[in-house]
Amino acid sequence: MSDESVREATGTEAGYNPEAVEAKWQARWAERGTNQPDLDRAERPFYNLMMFPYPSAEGLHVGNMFAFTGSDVFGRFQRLRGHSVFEPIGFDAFGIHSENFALKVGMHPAELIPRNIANFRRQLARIGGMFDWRHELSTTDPRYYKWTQWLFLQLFKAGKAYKKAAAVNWCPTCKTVLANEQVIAGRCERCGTPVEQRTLEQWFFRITEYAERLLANLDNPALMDWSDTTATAQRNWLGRSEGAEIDFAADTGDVIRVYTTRPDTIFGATFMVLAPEHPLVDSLTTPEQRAEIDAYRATVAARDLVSRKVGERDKTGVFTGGYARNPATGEMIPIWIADYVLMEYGTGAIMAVPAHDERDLEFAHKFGLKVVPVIDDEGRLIDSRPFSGLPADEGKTAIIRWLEEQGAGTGVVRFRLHDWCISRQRYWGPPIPIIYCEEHGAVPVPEDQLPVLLPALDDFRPDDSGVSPLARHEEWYYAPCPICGRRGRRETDVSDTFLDSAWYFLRYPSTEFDDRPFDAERTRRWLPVAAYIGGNEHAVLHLLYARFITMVLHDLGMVDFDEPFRKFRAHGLIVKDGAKMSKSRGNVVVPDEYISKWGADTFRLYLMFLGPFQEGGDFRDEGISGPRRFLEKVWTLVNESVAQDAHGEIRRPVLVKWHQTKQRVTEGMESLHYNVAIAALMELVNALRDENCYERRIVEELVIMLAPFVPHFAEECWERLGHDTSVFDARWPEWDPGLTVTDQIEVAVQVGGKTRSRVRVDRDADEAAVLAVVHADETTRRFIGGKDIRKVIYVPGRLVNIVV
RNA sequence: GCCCGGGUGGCGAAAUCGGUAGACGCAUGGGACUUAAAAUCCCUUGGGGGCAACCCCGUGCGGGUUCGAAUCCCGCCCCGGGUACCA
Repeated sequence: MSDESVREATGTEAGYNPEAVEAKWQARWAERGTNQPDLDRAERPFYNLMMFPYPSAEGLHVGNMFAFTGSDVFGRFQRLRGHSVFEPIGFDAFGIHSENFALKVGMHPAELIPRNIANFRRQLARIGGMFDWRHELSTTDPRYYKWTQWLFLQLFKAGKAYKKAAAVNWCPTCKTVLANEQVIAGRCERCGTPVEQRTLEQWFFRITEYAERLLANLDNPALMDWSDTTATAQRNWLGRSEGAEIDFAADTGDVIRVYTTRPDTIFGATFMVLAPEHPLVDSLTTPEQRAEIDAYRATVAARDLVSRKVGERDKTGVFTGGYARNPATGEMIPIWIADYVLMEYGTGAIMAVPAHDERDLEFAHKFGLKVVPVIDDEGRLIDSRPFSGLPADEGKTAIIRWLEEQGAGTGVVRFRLHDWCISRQRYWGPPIPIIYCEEHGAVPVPEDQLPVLLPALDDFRPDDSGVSPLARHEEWYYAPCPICGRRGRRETDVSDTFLDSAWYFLRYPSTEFDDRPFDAERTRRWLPVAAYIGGNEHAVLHLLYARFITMVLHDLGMVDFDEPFRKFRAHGLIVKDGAKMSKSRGNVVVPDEYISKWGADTFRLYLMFLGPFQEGGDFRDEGISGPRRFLEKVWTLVNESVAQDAHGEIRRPVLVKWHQTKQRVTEGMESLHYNVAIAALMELVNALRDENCYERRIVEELVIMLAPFVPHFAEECWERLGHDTSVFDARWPEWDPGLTVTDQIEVAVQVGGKTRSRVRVDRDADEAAVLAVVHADETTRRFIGGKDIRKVIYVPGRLVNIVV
């Protein structure tokens, strides 16, 4: 195409043709390498990361587009501020999502995934993201998962990975183990089936060892500048509680250790409750109670963990016949067992304080047990001997100290967080690189033998055996022990998808290296990630695991930072016409349709305009015409500016509007209030039109400020304005604070707190001068009437309030 | 239940170190241009009252603090998300 015909196609002064403009600039970017920073020499590197998508068969949905666009806008803004921005993209393509979908449509994921990825790639390119495609990755690529397996081995060697038989959450439909995080209200997060309890040998990572550090760093703004909502969600998930372990001596001579967060209420502990599985139950049970206890334990054992956790809350339980001494009161209190006490939390035994714990109270009422209040309405301890009168929090400290002196207890800190179970008895994931040998046990596959390739299995359907389908592939299953060479068996579990995504950001800058997971020099230059934007649905899973893995690598001396994401912001959710999008409602926004109708730029601009980025917004079809009309106005402005070659005196009001706009837009970009930044740009355009101003300097800066939102459009305008380099090589405009205020300002005049009048005064008029004008003001005098002025409040530059 | 968000015109939303509520956009209604329509441009648009200058009311509800509250405090209601016998 000749230059002339391109010009013709992208639009003339008469009209703007998004399709042609967008095709032209995407081709130009690819030719020029516009989006490819020099990873080895960039002087002001800025790693702009967005959460990589799972490549579903449906393609990118509008929520993805919203998230990616918002992140891309931020990256482009940083680029205009002079950074070399690295904005990679990839695909989180392993996992149950993909596998289940493949099963459903009767295809193999190895065929399905590349197809989906191709579609995603097309969509991502179409929307105009500033992606550096040289560094695309997929977690299913052996060149990637080789290093995921390597990562497992590093944890294994460092003693951070271990195997244990554990009661795990088992989804009978997906036929796999689920992490605690994947169980929502007792149901599988994916298929909604109630989860059962099973005991299997599982691989775990010792994330609990890092709980204190994971928590502490959240409060360190030098390491982490995160959305409050996300940080809070992590704090809650970590679930730190301060309490005490206290020993109660039973009449049998057994010592029952309980965990409580409320040692201050110990004088109100009138009975004890043990989990039915508690190892001391047998010993504590008297012969008369034996039959009843055994029956109860059998009933509980027959139920799965889930129905026990989420089932009816009616309290059940049985008296053991035994008693233990409350170390504070000296009283012998009865010992019960009940299923509301869980073996996996605390010590599996509690001191029950019915007066100050709802569950204990319910239990006490049901079984007629004693209730002794030990805290009064003012929150002070009562009937607690020497501690009576103390506020509860002071009492807690004092009682812990006293228990420690008695040797009856110790203050302890506990976390709700569990170790991370990474085993999955499924097919579509990286095989865990372990070989079992009769002689040597679990032996790591030597690193030079990685990757352990996932074999091509025609039948990858999981079964009920509790063993991965990989076990059915005999050729693969038997492998020589790396130590003795005798026949061993491979680990057949694959690792959790969350392990794939726990380190992908480390891989991006180093994708071309096949001999190392991440290059030291590249990593030093580009990490930690400068800005990470993603959904809050990953606030506790992905983000916590990624932090943990980073800490482990830091402690192994492999990276020199221990928090991977300097800045994290959670984006909001997009709804359609006020309702959540869903297929059944039929209100799903298909981005492709809008993009082909309106163009990527208009679509981007609308997404960023429809609500605050961090809160989301409501997508309405009628709304998109506004941003489009706005672009048409800018188009006219640019072409007119070129035609007139307008340079000259700028009238003061326009000058002020121009500088105010630069300030407001910059602040909006920094704080991700894109909707407000766009509104400010619209105001500027309206002002320029009202004033018939086509001033080149202003129009050029307008184009630069628009560029993050509408990159193709801005490039086209920039070229028409006579530039032969990318608009993204321009610099973000500066404003003059002295020019953001008008000569004359309007001051509101209130009488008794109600705005009654407005007066115009000079910008730098002092209080006396302002008041002189106010007192001369007719309307103000009318409202004061003859009343006495008691007080005058002057807020410089804003208002005067006359109190009568 | 608990923990996070949020509640402002017909609609999406601005304004939160307390200081002129409703910027910007959509949609209305009216007008211009046109044979007509589309597009475009101009004006109107929180509710009520008044010929008018203007006045009264108004940010989920009820109180409070203040010269002044969408914004702060107390007590509620509703919506969205997360989470739950975690002792």
